Amino acid sequence: MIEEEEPNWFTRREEELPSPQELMPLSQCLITPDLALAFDIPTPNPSEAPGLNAHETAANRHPAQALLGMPDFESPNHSSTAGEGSGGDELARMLKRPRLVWTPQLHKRFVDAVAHLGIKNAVPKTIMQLMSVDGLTRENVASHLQKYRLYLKRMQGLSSAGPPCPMSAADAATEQLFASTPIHNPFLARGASGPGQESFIQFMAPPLLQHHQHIAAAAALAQQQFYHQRQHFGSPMATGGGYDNGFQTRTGGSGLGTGISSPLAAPPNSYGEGIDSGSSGGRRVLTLFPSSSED
DNA sequence: GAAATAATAT
DNA sequence: AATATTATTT
Repeated sequence: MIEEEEPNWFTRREEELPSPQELMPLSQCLITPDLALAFDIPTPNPSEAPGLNAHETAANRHPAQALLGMPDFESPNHSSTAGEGSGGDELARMLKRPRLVWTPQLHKRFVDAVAHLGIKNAVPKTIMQLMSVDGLTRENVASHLQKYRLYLKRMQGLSSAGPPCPMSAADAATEQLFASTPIHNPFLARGASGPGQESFIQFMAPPLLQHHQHIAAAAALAQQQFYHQRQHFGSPMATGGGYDNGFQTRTGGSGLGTGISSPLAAPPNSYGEGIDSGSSGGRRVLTLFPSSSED
């Protein structure tokens, strides 16, 4: 009886991966309403069944890129006098993909992926593939992974360290996201190889599992009282009735995707566009708040 | 050359 | 502080 069977890793992956239900409802709308409207591309209208199949082919990875071929916009001569300063900026911002906001749910997917992949295979590209979040780039994951690793390191160092808990503001903030993350049984993924993959996360597992979201919730509440927290964790469906979807699993369809098609309900406002400071610092951020995600 | 990681910039 | 972007390494 060998429990160490080593089938194709993806076969095993499917077993260990979060249940289909977890994966299915995930959807991510990467295209902001402004962007869509600005370029007159079919936007996921709330009242209209989302033609997800329609634009998820070309314009999902990088909306702006698809639009670059648009012959319609050019010669941005808005204000002849020193207009390039302002007008160009606006367009420039649109061409730039908005900053990705790592919501707890998105982060959970990230952690799940890392956990299932194991340290060895937990590299940006692989993680990204496993997460299967449409629009998520390797750079996005790499950046997040970097921070995540730093977080883990800090945890390890502080675990053994005797002194009190000189937690800096930075740590406190990152913990909001990382420590509160619904980590289950983090790192026991096996790579394709034998030994040499253990250790590392094993250390941080116990302490993290203990904390969980209790403190996180409490802390979040506490902070809300004192500061106005910008991250809207709350459920967006508090008032109306309908609930939004979560993310959208990438439909690469090149075989690896196993054909997970989840043309679920429409994404009315699965994105949140946050404009900061109104005029000067109009930063478009992509905020995805899933709803039907387990916690 | 692509991808990963480290370093730096916004 | 949180991500992005660039630089360096693999």
